[in-house]
Amino acid sequence: VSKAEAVRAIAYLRADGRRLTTARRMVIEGLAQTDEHVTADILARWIQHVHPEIHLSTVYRTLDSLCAWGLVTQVHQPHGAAFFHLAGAHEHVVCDTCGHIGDVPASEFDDLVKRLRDHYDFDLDIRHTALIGRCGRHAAEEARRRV
Amino acid sequence: VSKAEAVRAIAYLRADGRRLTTARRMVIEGLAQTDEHVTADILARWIQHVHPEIHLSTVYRTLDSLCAWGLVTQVHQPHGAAFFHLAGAHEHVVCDTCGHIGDVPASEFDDLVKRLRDHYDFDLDIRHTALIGRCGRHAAEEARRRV
DNA sequence: GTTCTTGCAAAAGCTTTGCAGGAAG
DNA sequence: CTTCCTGCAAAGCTTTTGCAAGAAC
Repeated sequence: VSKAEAVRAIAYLRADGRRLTTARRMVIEGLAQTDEHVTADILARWIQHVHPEIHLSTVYRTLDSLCAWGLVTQVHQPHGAAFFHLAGAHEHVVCDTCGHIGDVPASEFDDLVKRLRDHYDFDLDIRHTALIGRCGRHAAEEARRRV
Repeated sequence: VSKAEAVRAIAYLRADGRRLTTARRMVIEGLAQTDEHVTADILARWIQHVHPEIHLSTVYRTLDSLCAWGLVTQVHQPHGAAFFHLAGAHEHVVCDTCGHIGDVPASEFDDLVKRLRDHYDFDLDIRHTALIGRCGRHAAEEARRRV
């Protein structure tokens, strides 16, 4: 993720007539810099290196707004905090054992989305939730797990 | 879900050499009776009609154990409490607007599971997370949502 | 100047944990 | 009688909210 995406996101903000505040600028820059999979807490800490006055609750509120405006995507995880990233075209798979987060292109889900829409009248928003499973390294352990 | 599934789950328990306690029996029966999509809290309340001494934390611990033993599936939701059901062969889709929970046969996900395994070295456990999106009734509102 | 945001503190919601007493086998 | 499970109380963690002060336009 590059600086360019931050610039683009900020441009969108202005184009939509939103106010550009320090918190919003920092959140966007933080998401652009800290390589993607960031929780609100980590993001707040990162921002506070430079702007100690920016509160965690402000970060939450800012992330909410940016999500509502389509600039940021929130990904919920079953265990622990949600993570956020600048809106893009990939989905997430999370290893339930080690927490490793992998990226999968959105196109892999096109079939599924279409089938759910056609047969189950459901409009799947796959980006909103991380998919859980086991990465290659831990898939084997799953078999032995029922102890 | 029928009484038969409860009997089967209890039999499994004994066969595995686990102890059959009141809490475990009630949790299994509760899941078999209360028609599927139950949170720990609701389950505890249901149980407490008959056994007021059974504590919510016991219900959580019991559900944890039953999940670990493969008898129960926990489904995490982005907003609000996880729900539980006796292990079965379908997945869940949840409307982000109205909370409606729909069931989708597991077979719909076979392709996806196979592709993730083959190309991304990831062993997807689709049952562990509810898929988020919009039901037919609310899909239209999604378009107008960016305000 | 008006409206939208923020900082702070407090609370909410769901879930987990420590410990000592108690039940299951 | 030994091991595992439970009740209770308390805390944990993430997230939300009310309100008055402050910033953006």
